[in-house]
Amino acid sequence: MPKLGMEPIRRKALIDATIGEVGRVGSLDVTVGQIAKRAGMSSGLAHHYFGGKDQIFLAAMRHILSQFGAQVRRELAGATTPFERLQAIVAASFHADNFAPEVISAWLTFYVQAQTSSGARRLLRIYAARLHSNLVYNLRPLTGRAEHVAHGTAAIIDGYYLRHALQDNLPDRAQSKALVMEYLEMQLAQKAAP
Amino acid sequence: MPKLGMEPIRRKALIDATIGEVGRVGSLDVTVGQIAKRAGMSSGLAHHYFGGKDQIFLAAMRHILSQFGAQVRRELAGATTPFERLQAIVAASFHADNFAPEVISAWLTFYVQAQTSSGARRLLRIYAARLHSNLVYNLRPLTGRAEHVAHGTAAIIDGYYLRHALQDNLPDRAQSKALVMEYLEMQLAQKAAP
Amino acid sequence: MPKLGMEPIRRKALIDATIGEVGRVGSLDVTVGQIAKRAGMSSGLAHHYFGGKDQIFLAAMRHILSQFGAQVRRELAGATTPFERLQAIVAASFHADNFAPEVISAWLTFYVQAQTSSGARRLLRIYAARLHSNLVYNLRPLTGRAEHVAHGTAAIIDGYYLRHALQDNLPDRAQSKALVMEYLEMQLAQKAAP
Amino acid sequence: MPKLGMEPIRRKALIDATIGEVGRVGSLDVTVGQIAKRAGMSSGLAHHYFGGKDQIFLAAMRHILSQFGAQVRRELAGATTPFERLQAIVAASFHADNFAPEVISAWLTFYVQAQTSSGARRLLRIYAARLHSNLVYNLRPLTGRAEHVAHGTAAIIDGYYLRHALQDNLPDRAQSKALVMEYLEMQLAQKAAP
DNA sequence: AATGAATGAGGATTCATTCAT
DNA sequence: GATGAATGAATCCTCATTCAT
Repeated sequence: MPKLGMEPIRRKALIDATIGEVGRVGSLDVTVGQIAKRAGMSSGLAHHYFGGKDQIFLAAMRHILSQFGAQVRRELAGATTPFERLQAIVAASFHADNFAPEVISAWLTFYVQAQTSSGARRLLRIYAARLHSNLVYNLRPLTGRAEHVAHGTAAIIDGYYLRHALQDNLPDRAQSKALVMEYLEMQLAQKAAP
Repeated sequence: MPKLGMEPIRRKALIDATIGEVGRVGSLDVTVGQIAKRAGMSSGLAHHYFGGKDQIFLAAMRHILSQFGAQVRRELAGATTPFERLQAIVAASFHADNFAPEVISAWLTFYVQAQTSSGARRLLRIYAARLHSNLVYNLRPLTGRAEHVAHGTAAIIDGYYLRHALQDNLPDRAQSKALVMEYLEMQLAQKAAP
Repeated sequence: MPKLGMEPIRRKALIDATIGEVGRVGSLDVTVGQIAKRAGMSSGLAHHYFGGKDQIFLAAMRHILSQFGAQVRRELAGATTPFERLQAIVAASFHADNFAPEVISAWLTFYVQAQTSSGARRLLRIYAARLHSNLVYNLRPLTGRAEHVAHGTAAIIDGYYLRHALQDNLPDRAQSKALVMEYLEMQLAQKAAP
Repeated sequence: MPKLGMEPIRRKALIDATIGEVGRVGSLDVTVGQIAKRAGMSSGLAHHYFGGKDQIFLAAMRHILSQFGAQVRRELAGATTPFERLQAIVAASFHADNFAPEVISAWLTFYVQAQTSSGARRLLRIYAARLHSNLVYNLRPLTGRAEHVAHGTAAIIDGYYLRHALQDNLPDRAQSKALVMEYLEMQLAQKAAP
């Protein structure tokens, strides 16, 4: 039952299925067959649209990162002051969507993949660079150590995210966000110091 | 030419080889054959000693974690005050041994494996719990929010570690350590605050 | 935008594309998709016109053989004596068109296919029979051993052709032709002998 | 049932099976599975010993060519004069072993493969060069046109071989050999001529 | 007439694991 | 204790062919 203009629909379905399967099994040990099946098509078609397993994974990663980017933009929409914008960035990082188990799994496995695949590494770099410049831009009016604080903030965000991915009895999402904000506020309070 | 008492030597060789290979390729996509070859023996022997691939990986992970534990103990040896002990714990986390590329790779991949393998998850929990209780024990004399600060410290340590694993132009090891200490000091300075 | 009367045009395009692709890759490992693409149409249409891959190949082979037949007829046109006609036949065999790299490749692969496909074998037989009878017909006035000499001539033609297909530093086309003619002349000189 | 020192036995079995299968189906469209099955082992083992399909084919080709070389040496053993040695070379080319249907098939398919695979091409070159120098060496005492006659002889040998591979009602092996010798003799008779 | 969506069988290759020696 | 021979399942990928539109 071939239809016309299926390409975007199929690609979307495959990306969703990839994230779903990676999340389900918790690793990249997912076969193209499994993904295609979950997406409701044959494995051949998956190859037809993406060319290969790696590219399917990359597309899924790209999707996750662009989702995150959209999240950030949405949160930023309502913010006006630099500090509100920093809050918005942190809020986006701890938005519920990023903590769906399959999304956590996907992030984590993509982190690992980044060590091997140059494509994955590139994507991750872009994400990191964007986050960094976003933070620096909004920290600059508030502190003379914008770069320094941005690094720390990014690290603590990643750290909490990682712990959420791996541990159980942890502060919840809201608390983690509060802990990051606490860090930010401590750093900004330093401003007045020496 | 089978020898007697080879078991510990063989096991050690296999564990080292596992870490080496995992680090080299940057993922768990390492075959028993590769590991055995690097360890200078046949793949059959690797199975003989460990029973299977998963157990080889677990043994390697256990080794890394115990290395880290030893590191912490060594650093703690010279410390007397609680704050010195906190410093020692952080110092151990950023010790050069943990930043050998293959060790970083191994940690990261084991993190991911923890999502799949209950054995790996258990090990990671033990490490996290030990770090946590170490931190809490030494924070308690210094702050009323020991649990809180311990969580934050652990997160920021992990966060920096992760960033070292994935990015290039980053503050170096010493700087990262300083950034964690800065966090600790800020938190302890809060103590006096309301 | 389907057009009327496209059939012959499409078929021609597919046949040319087949010869082109077979020549390019140097084997029958050519996909219908590649052929169709080179012919500027979808793979579905290729099937529509020919029914299947084998038939596309057969059509291409038939084309090559008929090209060769036309070549022979053209050369024969100007010839009047039996010997001139023999010369014409040899000349056709070594005509530049047959030595285009893709044509050589195609011939060779079709030879191989003849072992498997009865259709291909049939075509090859027809070609061989026609060449043979052409030679015999013109040898008869010149020698009592027409059959014998025809076999030898055909063999030496094929032999040179094969060597052109596979080797590099060889006598060129013109020289090869001369060598065949030399053979013919030696044979005809024998006529007078005992 | 693993045994020791199986390697040469397995390799031999695989080479024989390869020639057998290629001969049976008349093309290189033979799967590693088929070959391995005919050789009485799993497909995995075939890869273990040869590394890949291409190398299996190359090994088979190398075997055929070395068989042919041995044939030539055997025939040459009893020959003393240059002419006898020429006879021996031709005899080897038309030896029954080379005309086993699967050997013919294998030769032909390897000819085609030579267009694609550099390894195959190299082997074929070596064979051709050796035949050529053998012929030239023995022609030199008998004619001033040794190179010339060697080329013609090689071509006519190949031509007859090719025709045997593809046609049915043909002079038989012995007759083909006689036809080649006839060519040689005619050429050598020229010697005296102008 | 023409497209390209879709399938699914088939094939090369890899690898953990077992086991005779 | 040690080897490496052997298996076979699993996986990615390709492609001829079909068919709705």
